[in-house]
Amino acid sequence: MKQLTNIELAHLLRKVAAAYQILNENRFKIIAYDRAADSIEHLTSEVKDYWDDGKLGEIPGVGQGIASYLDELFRSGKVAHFDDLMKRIPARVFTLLLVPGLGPKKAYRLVTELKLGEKTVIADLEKAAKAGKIAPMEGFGEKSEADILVNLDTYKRGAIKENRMALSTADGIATEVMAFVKKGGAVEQIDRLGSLRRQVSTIGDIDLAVATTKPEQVTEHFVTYPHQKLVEKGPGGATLLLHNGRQVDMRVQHPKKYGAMLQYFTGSKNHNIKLREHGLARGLSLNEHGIKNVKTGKLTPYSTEEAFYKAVGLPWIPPELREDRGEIEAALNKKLPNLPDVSDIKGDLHMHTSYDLQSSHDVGRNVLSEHLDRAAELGYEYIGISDHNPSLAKHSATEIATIMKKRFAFYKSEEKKSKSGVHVFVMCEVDIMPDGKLALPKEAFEHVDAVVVSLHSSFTQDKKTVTDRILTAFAANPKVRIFGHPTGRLLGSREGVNADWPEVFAAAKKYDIALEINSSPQRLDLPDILVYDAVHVGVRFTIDTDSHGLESMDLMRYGVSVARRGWVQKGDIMNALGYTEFKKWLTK
DNA sequence: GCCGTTTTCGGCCCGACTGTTTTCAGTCG
Repeated sequence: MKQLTNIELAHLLRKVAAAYQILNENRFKIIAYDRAADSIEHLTSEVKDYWDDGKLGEIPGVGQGIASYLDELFRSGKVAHFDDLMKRIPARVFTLLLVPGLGPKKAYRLVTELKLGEKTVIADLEKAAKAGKIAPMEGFGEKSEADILVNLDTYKRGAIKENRMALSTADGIATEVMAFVKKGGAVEQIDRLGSLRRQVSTIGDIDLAVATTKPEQVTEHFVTYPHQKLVEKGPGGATLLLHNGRQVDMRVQHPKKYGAMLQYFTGSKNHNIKLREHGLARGLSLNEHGIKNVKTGKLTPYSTEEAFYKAVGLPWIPPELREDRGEIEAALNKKLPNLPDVSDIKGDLHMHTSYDLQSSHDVGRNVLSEHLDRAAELGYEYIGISDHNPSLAKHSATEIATIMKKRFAFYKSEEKKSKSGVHVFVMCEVDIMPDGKLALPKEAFEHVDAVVVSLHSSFTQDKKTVTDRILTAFAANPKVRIFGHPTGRLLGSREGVNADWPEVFAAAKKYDIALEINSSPQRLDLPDILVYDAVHVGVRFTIDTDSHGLESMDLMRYGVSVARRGWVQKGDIMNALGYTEFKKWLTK
């Protein structure tokens, strides 16, 4: 049997939830299946691995019932109960669920009452809407019929496919819009909301919040920001579709109630659910306007998030942690991590200069002295230059050693000449070849202080092969100190490798190799959820920019955001160490 | 169906919006 991925399992459980909804099952049962699906989708290990270890019950939201169905699935390839269920719901109902505005109940009624065809369900629905057959149906109407046509169009354009932008892109747009909004006056405070405030690696819409006593004035000014379409405007704010196709939603709120709104719209959904459960257990009902005492019905507004969290007996929780990964429990036990700040970073170990190392990969655009001056401006004590290794195809091992020796001498003399006061580590980013061997001959290692090893090819190897490959590389040479952009993912264009991460983390710990958190907005690799797993088994990190030009040196903050989302503390970050301590670690 | 600092039974997040309603159901975030 083809092994089911977590995404496929989540999809299956969501289908079960939808089927139950159509069949008017207990709504909490439906929620339970949806929650289990959500939980499985966000796991960093395969559900199959939990099953192998007999630990299905450890997955949050998976209890005895769902665990026994999953067990049946892994044993026999199917679940009799689910199959029975699916027999009662035509498959085309699930297709319609992809149309915005259609949930299980409406989809089911449309399919059955209009007798929509299995293969032609979308076309049939469109035909029915155009023929005016939907409006007379009970619970539907003229508006519903028109909406369905609009939403079908959205569906067909594929607009509901994930179309998320890089965090840095969203950040840039937000900064610009926020400056514009401030110029309009009456802004007491302005903040990012949602995934942007939580610094998620990819962002859908840009959400902003403004505290003001003059909401109309702020909104009227906001809607004069250059746009292609005013999507919505009301007393609570407005939404604009910008010329770049991105949507910006701005909400306005009175300063007295601002804290509750900021908390509510920062999310995440799962964090808020957990927080509201926590509040309810204390007789407090939380919403976007404030906190209601369940007994008295009295609603108290909060001007700040700090006061809002305090009211439910918790310290303020940094937005990056609000993903329901144990942050509420940690807050209760006063065990919240002390998150790092970009100012804690004392050096950048992964940069490429324009020095021609005769590599098959790309070189940088600036010379070392420029990097050193910029590093001094950023307050760094040291940098590491990790140019790509010379091409193996074009040179013999001896030639490569010579090339590397010459470079080492050049960089060292440049370091001496520089007035920046910043120290240089002469490093190298070495390819991990498909068999795990390093693409730098042994004799060349004499001419580097340390190396970063990275995957740049064969990203689709199977789990065992790629895991062995990484472990082989770790053991190849004691100068291997950093594992660069570990998964190799490129956001929106390439999946990372499918390694056995717990095994990789154990090996990193064993060899004291730091995992890189690559700050490049297209990478943000190691991904935050894997950082979270790694940090909890004691792995340490470097946060680097992988700069190929000076301007990228400013992107360090995005790597720090990933670290914060992964619960990393300053002590877990090697390049938060001062020069002497760091050198001791790097060159030991 | 899940789960435990009120609970192994009896709860389960909250509100906005929409359309069709005359008190609510479905969908969404």
